[in-house]
Amino acid sequence: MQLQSASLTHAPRFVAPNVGAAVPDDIKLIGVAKGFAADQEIFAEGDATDFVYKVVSGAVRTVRVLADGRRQVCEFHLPGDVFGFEFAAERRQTAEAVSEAVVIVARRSSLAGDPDIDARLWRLAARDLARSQDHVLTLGRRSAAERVASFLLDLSQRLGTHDEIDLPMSRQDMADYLGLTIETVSRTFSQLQASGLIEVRCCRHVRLARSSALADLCE
Amino acid sequence: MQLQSASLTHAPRFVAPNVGAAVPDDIKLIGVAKGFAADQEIFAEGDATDFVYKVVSGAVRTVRVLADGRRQVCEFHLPGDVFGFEFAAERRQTAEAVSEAVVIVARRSSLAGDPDIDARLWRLAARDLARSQDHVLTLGRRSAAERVASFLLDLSQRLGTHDEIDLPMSRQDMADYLGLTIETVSRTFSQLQASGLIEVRCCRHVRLARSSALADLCE
DNA sequence: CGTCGAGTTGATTGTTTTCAACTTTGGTGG
DNA sequence: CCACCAAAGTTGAAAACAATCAACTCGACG
Repeated sequence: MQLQSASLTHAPRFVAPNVGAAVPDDIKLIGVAKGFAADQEIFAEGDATDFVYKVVSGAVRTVRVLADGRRQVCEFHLPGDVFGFEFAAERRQTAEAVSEAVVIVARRSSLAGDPDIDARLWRLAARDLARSQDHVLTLGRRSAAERVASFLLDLSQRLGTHDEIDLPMSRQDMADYLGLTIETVSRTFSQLQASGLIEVRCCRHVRLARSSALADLCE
Repeated sequence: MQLQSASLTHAPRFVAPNVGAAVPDDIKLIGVAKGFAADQEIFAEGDATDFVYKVVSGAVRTVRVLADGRRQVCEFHLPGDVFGFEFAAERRQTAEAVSEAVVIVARRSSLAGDPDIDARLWRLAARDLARSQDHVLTLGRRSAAERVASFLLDLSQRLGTHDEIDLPMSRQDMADYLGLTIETVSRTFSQLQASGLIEVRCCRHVRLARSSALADLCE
């Protein structure tokens, strides 16, 4: 794992900017900024959990793979998101850059002690667990249309770009996140567009034309 | 939420026995023992998270319900399991007794401070998160047969009763946990029996006749 | 301009759900 | 102890949904 991008050698210590909405949970992570190419691994299953990460730009996915190659994307991390803070000593997931991405890498031990940072990290862990539980609800009980609709709404809220979404990930990534195939995701996009709920400008850019109707779909 | 059962007024403080396998993570929870009838609520979505629980006998499920009534069982808690320890201030799930159950109820604040207990609680939280993530993998990527097979294997391991399983929950509970319908669960049981992998003695008692073959099914 | 990868669309298949009927189980009271 | 009842579970047939297989389109990039 490459630890320093060339462009940053003269600025090895870096205070993460408050990218995205300045939520109270935001953490100014002090560490090294690193660039990753698309699909490059950030950490792997089995690794020690002694680093914490924050997305500066681009997007990161955490994945698990079954023996026969079926892949589940567990979570997407967007600019401003802190990820990789865990209780267990070993990683249970692999993290990869979805697209070209810049990530702050901070040694976990460097964060210990500050009660303010501590509190924020725990709140973060709580949110991660909540997201994982919401994911269970989605995968267990929802139809393809509901899955895609709630995914788009969630993305638009997290990206904070109103109703215009620049999708950071491929259809395959979405499919593996939503527990669907790429064809089903594609067809669902087409159907939502045909019903006037979304407008697919080009395959990575969507406008939520009637987001309240999308929300109704999700109940 | 009723906090003390009449039968326990003269024995309000109670040291939980080490039910089930005496794993190192086991916690001797000091609190009040309470009995619950089948389907009785233990805590509800929105409640404060100021109590921690330990199952003495019976079983407990945590559930979330969508607006239209679709229900997702998030987790089953078996004798010896501690549950309800969370980061967030509010419950996001409801906990109910699956069958008649006895549960130790401990005020969370009464546990704070002891570094040994603390460490165990955090390890527990880590395991809960891991289980939730495994659940995502099951619901996202596995067929009905794989879901049922891995569920039975998991149960047999957690109950520690070798290959004989007394199922604490109904088919409906299993279905809502596995993201299937009751009919599909029932059919899958029949198919697994027809293939000789399990023997359904009566509907709540199963023998895993060829557990390695079951494990192969799950990969 | 051609090629390659990503995405879309169509036809078909397979799995799970739905709806419905039937059977088994467990509890209750005669 | 047995008969009856309600609840739980099973099974069958049909329908709905998503997966699969295959062809095609689009767009980026050399």
